[in-house]
Amino acid sequence: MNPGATAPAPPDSREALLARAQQLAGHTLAEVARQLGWRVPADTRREKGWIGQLLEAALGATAGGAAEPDFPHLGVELKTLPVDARGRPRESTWVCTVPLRAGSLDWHDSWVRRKLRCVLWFPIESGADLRLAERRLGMPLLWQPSAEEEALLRRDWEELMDMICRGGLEQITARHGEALQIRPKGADSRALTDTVSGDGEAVRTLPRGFYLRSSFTRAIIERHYLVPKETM
DNA sequence: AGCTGATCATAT
DNA sequence: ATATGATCAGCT
Repeated sequence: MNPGATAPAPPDSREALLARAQQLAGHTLAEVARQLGWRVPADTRREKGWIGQLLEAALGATAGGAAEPDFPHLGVELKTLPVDARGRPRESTWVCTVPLRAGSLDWHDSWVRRKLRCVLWFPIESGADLRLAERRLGMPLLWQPSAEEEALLRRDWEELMDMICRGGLEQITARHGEALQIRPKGADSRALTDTVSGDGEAVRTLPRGFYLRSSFTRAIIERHYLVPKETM
């Protein structure tokens, strides 16, 4: 991509990955981009995935496109987490596509569970008032769901998938689900995909995705980085 | 102000 | 069209 760029090799352990990520904490996006020989866009309006891709490159993730974790040999998924000045997530987090055509109803087979088995959360200052180049990386966190967290995710997933299997897809809105929600995920509202209606006919519908609510990711962050009561 | 539904880029 | 990476923008 750039002649002078230095793209690191993949880390050989989760510990090495976390250590490398921790070295990036506190740095601005401009600093990270310059090390890689990347230029920083003016904003993310038309390059929404730029920050995630920058960090993938900086951490030595397997480059683009594959339907597997960012670090396949480590089983680790990288997720950037836009946070406000208080360190609270500003957005929900994309997990994976909702299977609308087939698929097991067993949580243990689900893409959601597989995707979230081990996540490297990387908080980053965000907000329209912050120039992209000057945004700073926060302290990364290598997370695996606790029994309670997994039970919550499983409950939402089973409820939502049950509605879909009973032909209730069109009744599902982003208001369903305590931690995990379903929202449209496509190029735009005209993009369609195949599914099966409640009557069993083949029909077209919006592609959907699973997202983690920001309340859920906020709880993860706050559980691991305790902050003084008066700021909460 | 937070949330839901819509949208943007790139690679395969 | 589907996968990857997410954020935008209007409504409540």
